This record gives sequence, structure tokens and C-alpha cells, in this order.
Amino acid sequence: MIEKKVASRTARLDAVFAALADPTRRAIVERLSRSEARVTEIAEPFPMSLNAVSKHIRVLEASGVVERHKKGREHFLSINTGSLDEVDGWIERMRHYWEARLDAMERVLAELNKDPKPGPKDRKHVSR
Amino acid sequence: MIEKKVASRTARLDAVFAALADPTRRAIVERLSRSEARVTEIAEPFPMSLNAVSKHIRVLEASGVVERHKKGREHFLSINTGSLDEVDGWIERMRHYWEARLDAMERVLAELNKDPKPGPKDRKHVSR
DNA sequence: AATAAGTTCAACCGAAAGGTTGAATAAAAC
DNA sequence: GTTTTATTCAACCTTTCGGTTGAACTTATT
Repeated sequence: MIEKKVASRTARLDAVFAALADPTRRAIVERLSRSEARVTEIAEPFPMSLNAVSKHIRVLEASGVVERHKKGREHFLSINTGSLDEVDGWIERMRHYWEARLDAMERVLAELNKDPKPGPKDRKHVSR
Repeated sequence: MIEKKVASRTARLDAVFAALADPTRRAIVERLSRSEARVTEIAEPFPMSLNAVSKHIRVLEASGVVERHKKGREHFLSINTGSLDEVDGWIERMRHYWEARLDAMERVLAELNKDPKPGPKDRKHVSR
């Protein structure tokens, strides 16, 4: 069952990263981060058709980044405040990986420095 | 001049988000977060042609997420540890925006509660 | 010098993305 | 009850994407 969970997490990451890769969609997210808004309001500043913006909103909605609640004929959009956690977590994990590696390299360098060139016969000494 | 800077930042965000939207490319980044590697090594685990992986690497390189240094006929790839900062910053900014808004809403609610409806008897109490 | 290994370049292909326009639907306002 | 307003649906078009294959290029190996 973890298989499925992992698979869907990957798909979610795909969707969220892809959703945020478009500048129009990021602008929509910025807009919605400040207050919720209707489709027409969101579309207003953009130099493209309302339909195009509507499609962008659908992409954001499908990725889970924005949510919609309808009130009569108006659709109110708002951002899903938890939706960026997974992306954030992924980035943080990567940073963790490479920082661990860089730390290890630093330790090696420090070790080499502490005990400089042991002359002709090199004795290797890996810490830990 | 800030115009151009902002424009290029937007383009960089586009490129990095788009680069990370593909699961193969994220896997490559994960691989490189642990150690640098050559193109062939990176390609090995993937069920696609070497050329396809080479193209993915180019996309990552163009986005600034990975870097390449050639040694003879081999190309060594490594991740650019600063490259995710902008994406991270953008996400953090969004979070900041909506948290500010949510805090404001909370304050309003608290205010309403402190001075409850002059009507008969409903007194709600939101836990802090 | 000939061959093998590591990698990219170039052309191609099908599918998806991002946009358009023109209905269609549903609720509000007149 | 007809007309606006808010929004989506559907079809289409062009560009980009992710993959393929085959050739070219550069550096090692023999």
C-alpha cells in the first residue's frame, strides 16, 4: 500500500511543480495568497481571454494548490494553505542530502589538514 | 534596471519549477544530491535511452539546478546548491502572505468575540 | 592507427500545453 | 420571461515536451 502512496505523492509533486512553472499561474497564486477572489476578478489583470485564465485556474485546482467554492453563479477561489508543504518538504530533503555530503567532505578536508602530507608512504585514514 | 532583474527572476522560477516537474529529473536531482556522477552513471537506472537522460540533464543544467564540468571525455554533473533558494523563497513569501491574512482574520474574529453581538445570548469563545 | 567509450547533435514523432473562438449552462437582474 | 452576468465546455491551432533512432565528435584504450 505504500507503493500507491509513494506513487501518488510523486504525481502530486509533478502536478504542483508543473502548476507553479507558469508565470500566469504563479501570479494567480500570489493574488489568492492575499485574498480569495472570483474567476472574473482574477482574470481581469491578465492580457488574455477569460477562458485562458479559467483553464489556468483549473490546472491549479487539479494540483491541489487552489480550492473552489461556488456561491450561486460565482466561483470563489482560495489557496489551499497546506498544498505547498510537499514541495517544500522535497526541497528541504534535497538540501539535507547535499548538506550532509558537504559536511562529510569538510570533515575529510579538516582531517587532511590536521595531519598534513605524511611523506612518501601515504597512509589513508578515513574518519569513522 | 530592476525591470530586467525581475523579468529574469521570473524566467528562472519558470525554468526551475518546470525542471522539477518531471519525475525523471527529480530523480536525477536526488541522485546528484548524494554525489556527483557522470552522464552514463546517471542514466543507468532509467528505463529510457541514454539520449533521453542526456536531454533531461540539459534541461536541469539550463535551469541552473545542476552544473557540469568536463574531464576528458566524461562529463561530471553536480547539483548547484544555491539553485533552489529562489523557489524556496517564493514559496516562503506565499506562505507569509496568507499567514498574515489568516492572522488578520483571527484578530477580527477575536475582536468580534470580545464585544459580542448586543443581542440576547450567544457567546462564542474561540480558543487562542 | 584502429577501435571502443562517453557524450552530444539532428531529425523526427506523438502527446500535452497554452492559447484562441464560439457555443452552452446556470443564476441574477430587469 | 427575456436579458445579463459568471462561468465552463468543446473544438481547434501552434508550440513545446519527452521520447526515439542514427550519425557525429572527442578522448581513451589497444
